[in-house]
Amino acid sequence: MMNIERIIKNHVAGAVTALYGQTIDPDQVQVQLTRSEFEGDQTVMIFPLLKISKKSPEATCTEIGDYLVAKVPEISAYNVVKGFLNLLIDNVFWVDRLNEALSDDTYGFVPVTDQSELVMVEYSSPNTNKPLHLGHIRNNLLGFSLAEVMKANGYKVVKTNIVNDRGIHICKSMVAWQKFGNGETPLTYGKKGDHLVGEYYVKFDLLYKREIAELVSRGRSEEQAREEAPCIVETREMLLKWEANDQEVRHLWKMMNGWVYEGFEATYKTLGVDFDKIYYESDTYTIGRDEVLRGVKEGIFQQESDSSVWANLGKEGLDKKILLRSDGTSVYITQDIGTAQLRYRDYPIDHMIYVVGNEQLYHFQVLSLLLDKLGYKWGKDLYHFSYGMVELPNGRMKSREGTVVDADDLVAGMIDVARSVSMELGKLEGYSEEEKEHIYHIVALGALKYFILKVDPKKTMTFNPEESIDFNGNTGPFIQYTYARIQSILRKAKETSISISVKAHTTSLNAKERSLLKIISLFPEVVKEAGKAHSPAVVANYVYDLVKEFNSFYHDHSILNEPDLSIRDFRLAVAQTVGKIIRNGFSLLGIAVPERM
RNA sequence: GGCCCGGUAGCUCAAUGGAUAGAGCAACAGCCUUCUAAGCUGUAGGUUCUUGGUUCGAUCCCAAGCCGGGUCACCA
Repeated sequence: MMNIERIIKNHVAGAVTALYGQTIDPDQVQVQLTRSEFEGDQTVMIFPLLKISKKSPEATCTEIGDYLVAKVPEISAYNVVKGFLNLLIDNVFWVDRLNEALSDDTYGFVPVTDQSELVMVEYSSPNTNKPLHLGHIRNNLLGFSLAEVMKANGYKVVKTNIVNDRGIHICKSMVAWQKFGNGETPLTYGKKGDHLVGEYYVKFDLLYKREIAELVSRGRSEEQAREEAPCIVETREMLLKWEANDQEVRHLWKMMNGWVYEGFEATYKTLGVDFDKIYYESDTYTIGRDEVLRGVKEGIFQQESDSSVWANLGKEGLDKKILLRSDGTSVYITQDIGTAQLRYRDYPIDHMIYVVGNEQLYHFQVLSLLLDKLGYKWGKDLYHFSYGMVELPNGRMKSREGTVVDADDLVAGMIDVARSVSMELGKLEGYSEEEKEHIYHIVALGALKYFILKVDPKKTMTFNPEESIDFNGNTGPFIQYTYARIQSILRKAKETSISISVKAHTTSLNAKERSLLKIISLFPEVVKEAGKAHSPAVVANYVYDLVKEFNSFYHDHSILNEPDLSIRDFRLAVAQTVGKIIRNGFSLLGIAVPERM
């Protein structure tokens, strides 16, 4: 079914031709929703057409309005305010849209077919030296949601994670564990493995600082001290051994990374995110190194006398960029080259999306150029979905200063809040403890996810740990609550054997019903817009608007107690459809909806 | 310093170049013998950082400036 905006655009273009003898592109016609303080549903901007009509705004509006009402069955009336032509759309049109939504369980989603293009979404991509924090949560939620949004737009999606499991930072934790660990394991430590390893990373940093301070006090410069501190020397040696496949180092590395993976797995599970394919930097970095060396051979990159390898991007307006260190080990971008190559070998990728913070804009600009220079046609087309940082009220989170908000702690705290709020309200009587805990989990994660996803991904956002995330107002639980109430009504309808009709009928609509139907009809466009803009926030804000309107309607009008049975059934159909859109919309955000709460 | 991003109510956030810039939180005032009050209704709260420009019309586009953040590593 063609959407109403399209219909209006086409007919206004027709009107212009018929009335003023000039053809215009229908897309030039500006149409928008009528603001609620005016009467009407859709508004046509007449101002831009005045040059063609050569008449006053009012006269032009009237002429076009008359034409539209006469020619277009969906348009039942119009009114004019200055240069705004407000059109009234016939109730039948809105009820038709409702019926489309009612009869389609995947309402708003474009089906994926064999011909669909394949999008690979890389997200999460953690380092294995410390547990996940709030910044990673934003990444994971955005990545998962973006993947769902792309699916709903008819793309095949492969979700991947590139685990940065090797490198100097991992060796730091390993060195510290050897020094101070006394054989401690997650079992003896009694906490998750990622937290254990993270603590040794912190211990390393403290040791490093001590050693630097000592060297400086003995007359070394800050820079020399940084280079010569015994622990960093040891760490560099360990990295070399690692690359040389030293058995002892590899064994330690495997063991500690194993602890971290177990920890990550648990965090991913509570967050409800997953991956179709996981790549490990330890598998891809050599491919990257080989590619860089090929680049040297082909004269794309330059090798210095100390045997470090560089790309000169001066011509592209960027700096020189190191690709291999003088000791031959690879740097961050080297593994990205290798990973990219491996991925395109594994999948017929049409679009590659990297979900990575905006602090790495430069990195991806460089990566794109390097891949292009290496001769990959997809190098230029990679898309860096760059999202903003999560900040605390007094600035950025800094792991070294202990101001990070730990992911596991945050989620556990949210679940506690959900539990206490729910117990206070006491609405879950008759549920088993297990069922209750399940709902607390759904609500807590709904609050957290919605809080993060409703914000425009591009923007830096602020999180205040002092004020825990709200459960009232513009929040996930607010929307989940509306869903639960709708399900309650539908259950009651079923119990009293009221059948929910497959097709809704009604001729007269009250104001709130009309606005609800209008919002319902928007959902497919919203999904498209979210895909085009790569923005889950578009979906979140839409669902909020829908729910707010529904609650207002729910408050003013009874559904099951409505005496007129055809109106009652119509309202049931509306409620059911709103519930479906909440569920579908929230599924795009990775948020579950509870039957009761 | 170069490049990139942002600046909207006390706070957190909305607003395809359109009409009187909207929500939530916080504050204040109301609404539960009626489908779940995690709800609904109202009051108050704004020089959309500043100054110019383009336009019938600018929070949005352009230019300059101010403020804040990011980035420019043989870290990842």
